[in-house]
Amino acid sequence: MARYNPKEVEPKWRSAWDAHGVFRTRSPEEAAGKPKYYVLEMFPYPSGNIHMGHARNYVMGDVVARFKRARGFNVLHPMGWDAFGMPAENAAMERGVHPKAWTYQNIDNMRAQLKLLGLSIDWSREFATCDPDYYGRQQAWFIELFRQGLVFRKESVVNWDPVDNTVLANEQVIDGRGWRSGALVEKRKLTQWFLRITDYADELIEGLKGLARWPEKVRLMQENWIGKSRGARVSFPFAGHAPAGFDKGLEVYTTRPDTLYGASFVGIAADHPLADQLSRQNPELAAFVEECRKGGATEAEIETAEKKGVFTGLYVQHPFDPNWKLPVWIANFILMGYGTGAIFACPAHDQRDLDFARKYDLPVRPVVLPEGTDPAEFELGDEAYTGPGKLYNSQFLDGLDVEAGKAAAIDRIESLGLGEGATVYRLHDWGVSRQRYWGCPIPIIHCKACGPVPVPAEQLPVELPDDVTFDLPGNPLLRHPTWRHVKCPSCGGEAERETDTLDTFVDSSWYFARFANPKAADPIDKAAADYWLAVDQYIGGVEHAVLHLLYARFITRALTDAGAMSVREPFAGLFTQGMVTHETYKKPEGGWVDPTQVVLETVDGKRSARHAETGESLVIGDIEKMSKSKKNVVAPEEILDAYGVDAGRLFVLSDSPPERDVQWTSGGVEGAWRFVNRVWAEFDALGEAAIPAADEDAAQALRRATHKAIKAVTEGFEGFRFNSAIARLYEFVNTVKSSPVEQTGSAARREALSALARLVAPIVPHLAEEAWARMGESGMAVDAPWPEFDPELAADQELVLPVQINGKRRAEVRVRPGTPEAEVEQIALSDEAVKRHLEGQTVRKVIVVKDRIVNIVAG
RNA sequence: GCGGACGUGGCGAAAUGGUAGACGCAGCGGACUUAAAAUCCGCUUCGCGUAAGCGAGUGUCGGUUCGAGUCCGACCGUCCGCACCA
Repeated sequence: MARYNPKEVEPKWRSAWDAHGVFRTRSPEEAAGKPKYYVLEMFPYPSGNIHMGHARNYVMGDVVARFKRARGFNVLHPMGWDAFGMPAENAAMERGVHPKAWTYQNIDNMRAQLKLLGLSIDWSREFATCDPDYYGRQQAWFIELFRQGLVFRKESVVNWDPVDNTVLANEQVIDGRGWRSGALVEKRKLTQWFLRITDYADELIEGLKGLARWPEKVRLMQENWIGKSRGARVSFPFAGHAPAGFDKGLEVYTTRPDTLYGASFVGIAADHPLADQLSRQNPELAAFVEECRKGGATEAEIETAEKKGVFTGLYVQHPFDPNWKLPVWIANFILMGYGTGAIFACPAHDQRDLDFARKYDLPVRPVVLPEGTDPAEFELGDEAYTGPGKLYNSQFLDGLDVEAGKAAAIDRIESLGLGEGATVYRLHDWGVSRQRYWGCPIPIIHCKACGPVPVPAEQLPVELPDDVTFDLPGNPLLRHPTWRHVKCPSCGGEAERETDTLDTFVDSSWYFARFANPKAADPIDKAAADYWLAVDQYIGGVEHAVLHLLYARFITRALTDAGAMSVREPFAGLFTQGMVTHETYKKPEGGWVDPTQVVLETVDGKRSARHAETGESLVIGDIEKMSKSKKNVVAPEEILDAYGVDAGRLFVLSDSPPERDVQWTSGGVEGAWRFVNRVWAEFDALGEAAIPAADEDAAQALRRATHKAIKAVTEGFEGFRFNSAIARLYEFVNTVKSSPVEQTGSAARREALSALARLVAPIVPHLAEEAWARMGESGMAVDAPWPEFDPELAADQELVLPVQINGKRRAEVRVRPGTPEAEVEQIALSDEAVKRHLEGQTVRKVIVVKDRIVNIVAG
C-alpha cells in the first residue's frame, strides 16, 4: 500500500488527456444528438501570475464543465486573455519592456500555471484580445456599427484620469476616482467616440426580467444603474427678454408634473449652459459657479454639503399661468448630467427643494393632501411630504390623486406645446476613446475634406506599430513619426489616423461569441454562434455586475441587430463567485507578516501567533481578500507543490458556498489532502475480482449508501452547491471505509467505488483517473458516464420518525417509508416513552406528516 | 438617504415549514510507536447530572402555525451596491 503521490500521478493524467484530445470541442455533427452546454469563466487579464482567486473561479467552471460532459452534454469550455490595458504600459514605462512582449510573456506564464490546474479546457480555441486576428475583427464590426449610427463622435465633458492620462467611462469612476489608478478624476472637454448604449436602455432593462438564472442582486444593480424614470420635459418661457439661445424657454425635467402648482422657483446646474452664459457678465454668479466646480461632485463631501444657490435675476413664467413669475436660481444640488440639468422646485413635496426654500426664504406651497387630512390643518415642518394623496391648491388638477394628476398635467403641457411626457435614464452613452497605446486602434481616418472615414475592410486590421517609446507621458501613437499619416480612403488626400484606442471593455464585450469559432474570417461565425450561444453558465466576480456584464449585453444586441448572430442575451446563467480570503498578521509596531512566517498556537481556546524566526509575538488581524499589500497571499504553486492540484481544487470548493468568500486556512487544505488519501486508500486496497459479499445485510446497506450518495452529489452539482456535494462525498467515503463489507472484491464494494471514482471526478480529476485505472476499467474516468442511482435503493428502507408532544421531541419510532398516517399514529401512541410523557394528559390532536414527523397535541 | 443581502457551536458551515448544528477545521481522550510525525478509533452547542435524562438554545422583540433557523412585522448589527437622479 503506497501513499498517494500526486507529483507522479497528476502530470501523468494531464498528459493522457492531452494525448487523447479529450477536451477538444466536438462540432454539432460529431456530437450528434447531444445537447450543447457552454461553460465560461470570465477570462483573465494577463497580469503575470494565476492567484488563488483565479484558481477558485476556473476550478468552479471546470467542475461544471466536467460534470456536464459526464452527463452527456456536448461541452464548450474555452480560455482566452483580456490582454489590452494599462498595466502593460506601466511596465513599459517602469521597466522598459515592450507592452507586447510583457503581455505575451505573462500569457505564456499564466497558461502554464492554468494547465497545472488540470482544467478541461479546449486550448485550441485560445486567443488574446491583443492578437491582431482578434482586434482586427473588432475593428470590422466597429465600422459596421459606425455605419449604422451606433458609433458616433461628440464633444463632451469627460472624466479625465490625470495619472493614467486617459478618459474614463462613468462606470469606471468610483467615488470620483479612477477605478484603476485611484486618482481624483478631473473634468475635461474632449471630442470622443461613443457607443449608443442608451438606444438599448429600455431593452436592457426589459431583458433582465428573462434572466432567471442570474443573481437577483446583479439584475437589481443593472436596473438601478440604467436608472429609468418617467416624467415630463417642460419648458418655462422667460418673463421678458429671453437670454440668447433660450427663445423657447428653460427646459426642465420632472417626475412630478402633478405638483406644478406647488412650484416655487426654477433651478439650474452650475455647469448649465445658461449659468455659463450669465456668469460671463456677472462676477457674483461666476464666483458661485467656480465654487461649485471646485467642491465638485467628487467625494463623500456631498453627504455633508449644504444646499447653496444664487439668484440669477431672471424670471420665468409658470407654464399654466403666464402671470405667475418664478425666479431662476443656480443651485449646487442640481446635476447637469441628469435630465436637462434644470428643475422646477416644489419644496412642499421634495426634500432638497424644501431645504433650499427654507434657507433662502422661498415660498412653500403644499399641493398634495394626505388622505384624511384637513386642508386647513396640513402644515409642513422640515420634512417634505412625498407620499400619496389628493391634489389641492391646483386648479384643474384639484381632487385627482397623484398618478391621475401626473397624466392630466402632461396632457395639458402637451396641448400647450410646452413639452411632453419623457423617459429619462441615468445611463449615458458609452465613451470608448482612450488616449493610450496598448489597446485596439479605432479604425477611422480623419480627413479635412471628408470628415471621419472608416478604414476600408481590406486594410484591416489596423495594427499597432511596434516601434513606440514610453519615455514621455501621453499617447505614444501621437508621437510616432509615420503611423498616423495616411491617405484618405475616400478622396486620396492627406489625412490622419485616429490615435485613440478602444476602452478594453469593448474587447471583452464579444469574446464569448468569438470562441464559437475563433478562426472564422468574419468576426462572428453565425452558424457556430447560433449553435453555442447563449453561454449556459458564466462564472466570475461580482465586481463586473455593471461594467462588463452590461456592455456585453449591449454589444450582443447591437451585433445581433446587425445580423452577426441570433442571440439577444449572451449569458443565460450567471454565477458570481466569492473571493479567497486569508487571515492577516502584523507586527505590534506595524508591518504585515507573510503567513508562511507565522506560527499559530491555541492555548486554552485562545489563539496566538508568533514569528517563526524571531519568535516575536504577532497580532492576528482581520480576514481579508488575499493581496500583496497585506502579505496574506498563498500562491497556488505552493499548494500544488505540497499537496497536489486535487487537494487544492477540493479545498477551494469545500469550505464555503461558492457565492460566498472562502477563507484559506492551512488546516483546511490539510483536511482536503487527508480526504484525497482516504479515497485513494480504498482503491488501493481493492481486490481484482467481483465476488459476492459474505454479509448480505451489510452489502445491501452499502448499496443503499452508494445510491443515496449518487443522488445527493448529483443534486449538489446541479444546484451549484459544491460545498454540500463535497460534504456528502466525505460522508460516503466514511461509510465505505467503515462498512463491514470487508471483502475488497465484493460486488457491492466495487459498485460503491466505481460510483465514488466518477462522483469525485469533477473535483479531483487526477485522483479519479488513478482510481478508475486501479479498478481495471478500460478508458478514462473523464469519458465515463455519470453514475445513475436506483430510486428504490436511494430511498430509506426504514425511517426514524421523531415524535413531538406539544412541539417538543420526546421519542422516536421506526417505520417503513410510506406507512399510512393512521398506522404511524397507532405506533406512536403505543410507544413507551410517549405513554410516559402523556401520563395525566388528554390527547387533543395528532398530526402525522407522512415519512416526516408525528406531533401530538395534548393537555 | 435609497436599494439589497446576511446574522446558527471556539471557527468554516448544514438543514423542500417537520429530530438544529450534517461535513470539515480546531480541541480533548484513546490505539499504534522507544518517541514523534503520519494514520486509525471515540468525544466535542451550552447548563445540571456518574448515567438514563431534564432544561435552554439559530441577533432582539412580537406575530402566523399542531410545529419557525426557515414565513410576516418592528428593531439592533454587519456587509455590498447606488447616492443631491429632480
